[in-house]
Amino acid sequence: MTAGSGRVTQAQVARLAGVSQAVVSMVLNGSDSLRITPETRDRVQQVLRETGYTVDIMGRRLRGGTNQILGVFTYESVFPSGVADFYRPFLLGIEEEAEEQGFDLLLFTSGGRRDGRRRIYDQGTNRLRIADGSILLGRHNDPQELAQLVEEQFPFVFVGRRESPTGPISYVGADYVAATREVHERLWALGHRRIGLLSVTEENEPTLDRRSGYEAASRKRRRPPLVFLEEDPASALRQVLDDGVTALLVESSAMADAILACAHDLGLNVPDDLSIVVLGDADPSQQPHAHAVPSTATDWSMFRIPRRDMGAHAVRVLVGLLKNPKTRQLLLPCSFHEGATTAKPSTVHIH
Amino acid sequence: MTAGSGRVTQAQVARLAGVSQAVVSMVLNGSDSLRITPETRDRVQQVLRETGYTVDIMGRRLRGGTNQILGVFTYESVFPSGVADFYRPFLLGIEEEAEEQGFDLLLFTSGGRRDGRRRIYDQGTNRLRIADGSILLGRHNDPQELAQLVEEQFPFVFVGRRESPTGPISYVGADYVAATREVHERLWALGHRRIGLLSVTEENEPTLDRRSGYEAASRKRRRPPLVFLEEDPASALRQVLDDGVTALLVESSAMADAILACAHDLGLNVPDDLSIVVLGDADPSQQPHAHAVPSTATDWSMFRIPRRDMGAHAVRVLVGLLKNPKTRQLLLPCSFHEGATTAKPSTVHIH
DNA sequence: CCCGCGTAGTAATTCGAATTATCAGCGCCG
DNA sequence: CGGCGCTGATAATTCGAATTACTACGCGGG
Repeated sequence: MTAGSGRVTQAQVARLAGVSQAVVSMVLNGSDSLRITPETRDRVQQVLRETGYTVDIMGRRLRGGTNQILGVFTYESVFPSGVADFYRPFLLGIEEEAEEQGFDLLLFTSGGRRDGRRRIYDQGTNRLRIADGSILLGRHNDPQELAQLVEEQFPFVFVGRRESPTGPISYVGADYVAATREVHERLWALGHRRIGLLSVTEENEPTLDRRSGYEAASRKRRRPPLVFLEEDPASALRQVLDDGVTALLVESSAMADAILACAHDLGLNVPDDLSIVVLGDADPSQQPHAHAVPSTATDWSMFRIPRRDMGAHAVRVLVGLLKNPKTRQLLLPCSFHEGATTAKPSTVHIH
Repeated sequence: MTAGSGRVTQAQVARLAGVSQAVVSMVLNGSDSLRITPETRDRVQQVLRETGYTVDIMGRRLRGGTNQILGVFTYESVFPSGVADFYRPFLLGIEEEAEEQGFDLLLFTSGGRRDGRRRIYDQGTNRLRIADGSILLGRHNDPQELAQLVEEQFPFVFVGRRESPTGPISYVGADYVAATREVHERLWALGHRRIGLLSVTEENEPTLDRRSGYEAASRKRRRPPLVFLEEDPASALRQVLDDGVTALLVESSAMADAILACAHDLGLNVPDDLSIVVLGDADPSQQPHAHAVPSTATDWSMFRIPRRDMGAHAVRVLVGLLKNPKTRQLLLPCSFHEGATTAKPSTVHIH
């Protein structure tokens, strides 16, 4: 059968069958099958079976010009040891869709990190280029690296909205603007008239989007926006209450937890005295129909980020990009979860 | 810079730099660096940077070269949607060590599944060959695919002990034999003299190893082995008790839970009336210094499978294999966790 | 009788990178 | 002044599969 060297090639099969390599290739691919005598075809197939020939994917893809590999670049470890597994829900969708589309996934784990972060450009070369295209994940982003990527015209898709001054880039994000607007609408429908936003000073895209959605909703209802940027929860809560706010949108669940604790200290009841909505997910690792919320934790009213869908769509956009290199932006809707921290405003509230 | 048509080749770089393709290759590999004028080298490197050239892994591997890429093949999804995330702890170690060793990871997600399982040889192609070598994970295993891999002399390492009739294969496993023996020893030291093993009828490697460890320990103490294969927990518990067993080793935590429930129904106390040890981990996704065990769950006495270490060592063994193609088998020790389900045997026990 | 055409293949080329063989130019020695 | 050896680069080959160009053969019609 196979020689000691380990692998059977089409040429070896051809020699054994007394034909040329081209014939073996034709038999395998069925192309031009009319041109091959049934006897010849049977003889070749016989040898193919005997030798246990398998296609060497390298030769095939070398000719094809594509390697059917999508890169996945994350600024941190993909499989972190920390409790919260930030990337998993995204990767779930990415893997699923990559399988669907017939691509393998290359995780860039080589190449030294500098200052604890991975880099796209290691020693001046873009390692992502090994793959046909790449998906970028991660809260960090390096504008300079992004700019260079754009300039190189390498096909890539960001998971999460990203803007680059250099030019438009492709991304698949969550529609924070619409989601925040919807939250505002719901609170308004419940009867709230003073709805505040407790934001953060960082100016990344998600924060800007949430603020923009909030402001749009406020404008629509002809109410002045009530944006708070206080970092200390106790002081933030005081400002909020002093302002007569009855419903508060909070950026992070950590901040929401802190606010809730302060409210309890003041003898306030949530949601009766103050409704609170978290603008995002409580726990990134719980996705998406998470029912197994620990009973001790607060059942926050919030919207859910469709991480799995974002991953899947990112793959689809990237594959589309390979055929037609035209940048594409996609925002997916967030679903609202009605938790236990929203209610009608208390009518006896004094301000 | 780069043409719209995709990737830059050495030939294109060579043309731009006014040299031959061979020179570009030499500059890249640093081989025969003495033969190239510093000026020429600088000029080529300049063009390399400008064009953003990266090697085509297909071309390189076709020629027999290596790419610093390790494959990771799993029979199921790497990022499963199910609750228990079986692969994660392994992958955590794999990623960590791959990063340490400077390798990228290629997840084989392309190629359709058949009967819900992935295949190494899809449509007569071995996709693993894209990588320099590969790590195989998963409870399933297809002896025929394994045999073919061995015959191809492709470097691979299995996570978990695997035997193949074709010849020795490399693996990194957990030492179930020693771990089970140690459990027996501990129970013996506590005073137990009738120690039983509740096993399963499947005959995969881990099960065989546990049984073998149990039998070795029994032989050492000159006690007849008490192996039970009953699947129904109630009936199993009855048999065990009828046999005067005071300490029971159980294969799976699911079975252990069922046994515990039955014992409670019979008014028995665990561990006072019966000590129970689980031969493995309760929850695959909790690793390894898991302290966050839900308070409602039983604190089983058990041994922990060093999944993260197994992943890391698999990478190390594989990298070793690339340099020196000699199969290697490695078993890592399990650590024992003294839970609340073991105690001295009750002296008033009647049999 | 010979050209044309269809048949059943084979030879040659392509893909990208690495390696080996080769070659041109120069200085030096006999 | 011719040949030898060294240097620095180029031409050619290799890997495996797919595809295109080509060829040997037989047969029929003009």
